[in-house]
Amino acid sequence: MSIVARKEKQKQEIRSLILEESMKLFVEEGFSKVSVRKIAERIQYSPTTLYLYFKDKNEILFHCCESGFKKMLEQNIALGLISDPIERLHQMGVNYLNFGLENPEYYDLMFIQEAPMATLIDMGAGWSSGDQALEALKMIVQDAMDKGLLVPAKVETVAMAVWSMVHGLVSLAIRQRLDKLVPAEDVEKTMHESLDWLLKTMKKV
Amino acid sequence: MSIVARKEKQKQEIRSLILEESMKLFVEEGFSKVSVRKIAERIQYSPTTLYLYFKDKNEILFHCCESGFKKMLEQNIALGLISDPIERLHQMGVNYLNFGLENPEYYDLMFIQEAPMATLIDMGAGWSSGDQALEALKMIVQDAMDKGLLVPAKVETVAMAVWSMVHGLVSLAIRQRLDKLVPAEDVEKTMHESLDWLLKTMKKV
DNA sequence: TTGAAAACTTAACACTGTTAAGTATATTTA
DNA sequence: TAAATATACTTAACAGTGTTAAGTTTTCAA
Repeated sequence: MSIVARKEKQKQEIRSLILEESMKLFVEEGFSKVSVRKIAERIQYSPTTLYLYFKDKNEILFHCCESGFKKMLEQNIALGLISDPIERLHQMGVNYLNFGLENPEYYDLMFIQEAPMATLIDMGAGWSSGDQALEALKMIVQDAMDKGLLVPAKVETVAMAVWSMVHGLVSLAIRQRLDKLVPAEDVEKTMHESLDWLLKTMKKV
Repeated sequence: MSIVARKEKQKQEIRSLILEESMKLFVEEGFSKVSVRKIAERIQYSPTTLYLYFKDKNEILFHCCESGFKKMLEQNIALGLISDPIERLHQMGVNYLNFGLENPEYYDLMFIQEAPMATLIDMGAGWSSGDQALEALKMIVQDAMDKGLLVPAKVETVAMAVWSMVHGLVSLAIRQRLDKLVPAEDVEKTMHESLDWLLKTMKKV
């Protein structure tokens, strides 16, 4: 039994190797310039070997995406320490902006690219880590409302609004659309100002 | 002179033909599934002929993008009739959401895809129609502040926040991320609720 | 030691964007 | 009007893509 377990472990190691090197390449060369052959060369296997471990390229993307969520989650650990819900929501937003700006390739996979989500859908699988983050968001909003810090409204509506704004900020920034609104060097600063503005505005007076 | 003019006109007609059929294909089959060869087949020319009219595929995308802005602009013509700035901003948002949901392939090119913007940048060209729309947005926000309908803040900050939210809503919806927050059949409704919420919230009491 | 199962590779298919070279078709010049 | 030139377009090819079927090597159990 231990022998079959060892083999299974070896298989998992190769799987991880593929994912690690794939993600490194995505970050280094940009998502669209990475081919199956390039990944294969990196790990010193034939290109077709990847297909023994993953159904297709999209499935590789999908799993890289999952590791992106782990990365993001780590950033949010310290969040629990903040007791004021509005303050917590604010910091969550700041983390979101920072994550997106510091890891544009991860962000691309997680929230912009079509492929990983398509895989997820026809795998019938869940968006485990993504769902988790959204639940956290909803809970904070709910908490803030319960404590009378926000004007009462449907939780989903407010959560969607907040998420959409931070996603909008990051994705427009990544795709260089925000330089059309303010000079490139002011983009990051103004993004944070916009987030500040939202939270100040939504806070019940 | 008229003969050289006629030839010029013919050239422009072929250019337009390429753009029209390209966009039709993008809408029909989805942006990523359209190849230069497919476009060429549609217009009954050899694939290489397209390269006599456009530098590369990205330039075709870029010009399709421009026609998307025209389409969007048309939707906003009636906006001038609304005198209340907040109401006008609201309707502008509604138009934005509708445009995105009704023309996802156009939206993709205009605001999500990397390629058209990259072309624009290394052409040194401007984002003419895009800039125009952003100017309109800034002016409305400025107007609302001047009339005391909004809490004073930097115009760019508020404009960025508003644009980011509507873009976030549309792009998350197009990429099927919003079904993770509410059931698919409620997405469109909740998007509008989020927009309503933002405008109600930002309106000075 | 043999036979089967697992892990991996080679070769190929049908695509992709793009370019260099060649061919008709018009237009201009002698 | 005939030859030379410029314009418009095509053929063939390159180097790349994701992916699959078939073949090979390695590993392990009987």
